[in-house]
Amino acid sequence: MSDSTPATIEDVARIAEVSIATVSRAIHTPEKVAKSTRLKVNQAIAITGYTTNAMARSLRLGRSNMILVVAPDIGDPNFSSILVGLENEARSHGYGVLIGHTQNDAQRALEYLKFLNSNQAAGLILFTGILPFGHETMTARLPPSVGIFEPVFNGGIPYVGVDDMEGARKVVDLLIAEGHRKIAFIGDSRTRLAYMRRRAGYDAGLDAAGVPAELRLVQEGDGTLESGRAAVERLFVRDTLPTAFMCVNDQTALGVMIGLKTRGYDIPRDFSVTGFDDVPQATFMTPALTTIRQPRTLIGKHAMTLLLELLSDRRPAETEILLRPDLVVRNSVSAPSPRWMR
Amino acid sequence: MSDSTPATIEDVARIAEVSIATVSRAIHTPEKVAKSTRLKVNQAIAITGYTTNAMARSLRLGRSNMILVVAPDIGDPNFSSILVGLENEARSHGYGVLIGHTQNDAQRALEYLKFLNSNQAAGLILFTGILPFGHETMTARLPPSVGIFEPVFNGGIPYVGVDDMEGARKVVDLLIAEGHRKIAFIGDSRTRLAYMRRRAGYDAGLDAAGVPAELRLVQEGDGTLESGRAAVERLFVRDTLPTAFMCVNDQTALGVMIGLKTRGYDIPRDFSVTGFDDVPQATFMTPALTTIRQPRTLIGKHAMTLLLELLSDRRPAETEILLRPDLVVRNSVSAPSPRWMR
DNA sequence: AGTGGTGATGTAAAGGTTTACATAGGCGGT
DNA sequence: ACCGCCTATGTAAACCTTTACATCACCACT
Repeated sequence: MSDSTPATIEDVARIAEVSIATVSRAIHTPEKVAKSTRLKVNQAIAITGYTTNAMARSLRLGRSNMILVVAPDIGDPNFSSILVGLENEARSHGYGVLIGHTQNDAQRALEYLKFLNSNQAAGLILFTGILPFGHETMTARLPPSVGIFEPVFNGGIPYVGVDDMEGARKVVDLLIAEGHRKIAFIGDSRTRLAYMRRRAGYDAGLDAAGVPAELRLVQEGDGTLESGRAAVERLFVRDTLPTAFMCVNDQTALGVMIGLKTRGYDIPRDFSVTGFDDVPQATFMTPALTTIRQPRTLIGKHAMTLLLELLSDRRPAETEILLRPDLVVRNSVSAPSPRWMR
Repeated sequence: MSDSTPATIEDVARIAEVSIATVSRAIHTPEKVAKSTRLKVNQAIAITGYTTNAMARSLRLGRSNMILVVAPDIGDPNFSSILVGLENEARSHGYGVLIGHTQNDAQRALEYLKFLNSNQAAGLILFTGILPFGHETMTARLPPSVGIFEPVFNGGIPYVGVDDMEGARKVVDLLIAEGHRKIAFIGDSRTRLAYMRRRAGYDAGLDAAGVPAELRLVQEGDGTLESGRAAVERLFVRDTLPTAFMCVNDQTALGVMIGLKTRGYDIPRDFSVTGFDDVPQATFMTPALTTIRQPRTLIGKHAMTLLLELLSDRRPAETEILLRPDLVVRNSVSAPSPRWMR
């Protein structure tokens, strides 16, 4: 009973008085075995506490029941809620989730590639276009994969993200509704997909509201707190102040808020500020930041679902799944201050 | 070359014109094979791009190269930095990290147990005494395990944590040095080990400073923001105000700060507040919270090191490893307000 | 020259599973 | 009574490694 080594299929077969093949069938294709036999097998399994040896199974089947999740930085607080979605979905389909992070280090990425080659993972989840792998050469050797947030290898791999443009649009519409017209957009790098899309939402919203191009102020940076702060400085120097700062992400928004506060302004009385992403800290900023929530757990869930479908090639992979982001209204937006009205 | 199926050891053997046994030896015990042969084998490996099939290896060896990490909630922002430490250490020893979370759900815990039984994981990392597994019965079947933060199964399993008492002591000493005497301790549940230890540090610090028992105010709660707020209310009702609030964790501290602010007080002018843990949000609070930093990545690293030692039973396991926590001084502490001086 | 030892390599079994193929029994149709 | 078919089960190969044991060649020593 409390044997030291775990029970094998053979133990079960002996007790149920059938062959191991029948046991295997009773487990995986129960409809192919007689009801009475099935019963005996199930009893034997209960007695022995048998669990299929995953190693042997994977070896035989030629594929494992593990999904490798590779992110540049698993320490990123945004990562864990996505992981929750990934893990739940995987687990409920009998898959386990392996995690790895590259820290943008090619050496480490290579190690993971080796990992994949050694059959340890049936599928791959990739964060944000990373993987300095040798491009096309490698693509061929990659198992079924799904990207998160951004397409990987120029669309060679399907991905799950968020409709950035729609999110940005929601922010602009809110600001316009509050009465703002002169709205600055504080971005990060022009090369990032998220930047382009959010910027597109910004432009579309202003177009719809009939705001002329000369009232649009766009600043670029690198997405850090510091770059938000610097953007504020630049705008003050040029002395062409907007009444609202729409930022490409929450970090930048925090930088903008700090920049404005050190100049003695109050938010949202003097200026409105918005972010994007809804990082956990957004609630704790003063004032609490109005921003766009990324449905992170849901993104994880969808990405895993897509990957599992790919694995059982039940369908031609969609190349893009965009989820609807939500506006989270907190306290960093109000009507423009009369002080700036001409 | 760009074969569809990955190369096996047999392919390598054929090309190197040796037997598969020699190939295996050349890889794992190079000193047992002649230099010239080793060379041939290495070339063949390079040609084929061979990687050992981890499934087959694990099956043969009877143990996998995976470590299962089970936490109640992997969405917890504190989790990810520990994970970084765990993963780095594991990876550098050829192990992969599997993650799972129970959400305090017995059903899910059971699934993970099954997982372990099916030989998929060589070792186990457990967070905070969880696992509603059936106690002793299960302990026997558990692979080598290490706990994080708290002992598991009443010490049956070694663990890595932080010296809470020392951390608490650092906080008290700071407050005393600033001139505080009447310091409240806002705790969570009396049953938690962390509570007891931090409380012990509080008492030891006050003892050392010669602060009499009647100046010590202790409130209990459940560690949430709300309970911190409630504690403030209770102290105001009793009208026995301290000049400083030493909180058992950062969440509670935030609640205390909010409670004090809604009553119109300024921190740290009117009251000093301290936390414990240094959650990512601590920097963003207003004022930024003075707290104790948990060396999270280091905890992960140590836990994994310990587990790997257990796995290769190189040494009798220490049952407890306590790391030194650091005081992080920010802006929530100052000298006590003259206003409260009698 | 014979013995024993050493070092390098090969042979083959074992690890636990899945599944193609073989076997066997039962049943309905002629 | 025979044939063919279907269902239920068993046999054995294959998945890829690692490693105990066997083999063999060579060398040193007596």
